[in-house]
Amino acid sequence: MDNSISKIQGAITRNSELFEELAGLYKIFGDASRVKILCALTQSEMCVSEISAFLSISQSAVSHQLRILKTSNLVKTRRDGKNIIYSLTDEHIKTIIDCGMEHIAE
Amino acid sequence: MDNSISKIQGAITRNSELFEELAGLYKIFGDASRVKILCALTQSEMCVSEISAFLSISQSAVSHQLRILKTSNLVKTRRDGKNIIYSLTDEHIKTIIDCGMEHIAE
DNA sequence: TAAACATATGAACAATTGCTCATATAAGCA
DNA sequence: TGCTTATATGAGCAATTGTTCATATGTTTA
Repeated sequence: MDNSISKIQGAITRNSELFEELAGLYKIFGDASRVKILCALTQSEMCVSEISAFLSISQSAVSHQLRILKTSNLVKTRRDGKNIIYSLTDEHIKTIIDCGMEHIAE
Repeated sequence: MDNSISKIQGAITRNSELFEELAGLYKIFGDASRVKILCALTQSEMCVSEISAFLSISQSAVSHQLRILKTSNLVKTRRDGKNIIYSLTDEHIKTIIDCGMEHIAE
């Protein structure tokens, strides 16, 4: 194993946490319900019941997934009367989805 | 729900398979061992025992993960004597990793 | 304030996952 | 040909996951 590879190994070994974090991020995108929710939110902010109707996923399931997305800081909320409006925190999320879409489209 | 949103809903509903596929792709990146392997392979092709030593993951675990990566068409193989050399099928894979890295780095 | 609506959450459960261990397959070499 | 090295694979198992069901919390409105 040559010197440049040793360096990479060092980087990977030392940054094991980084890879856990990276894997953790992708794990979130690795569920069809969640990725649908995220994709829907790239188009427009929505409240829970809208998302639920929109994607034909039960309200409870949507709520559970939204909690995961919020904990991971991929979505943010604001209240509007009875409704909680969800939106993406970040333009980056759309980029990640597009990135995967491009791979699939090949 | 306005007309443009209806269109998106149509797209999401009709392309449910597409989202399954997209989620399926991200699921593969959603494991630290696999993403480490992929990241290592962005730098250089490697045989199984190299990957195993490199990442301190057992030979068996590496083999199992490589099978998943190969089935998903993210890596390809060639034989070199006793060794099977693994490499990425596609430049895209690096892009996807980078994309996630950028998000984390924020 | 009571009823209705919107959302969140805990428990339970089936399904999936990623590992280890043991072993099979396959190539190189003495 | 037998021994060693390299890789693959099946069984088994503990851990994680995503859903449903029931219910709690919080907001609006009659």
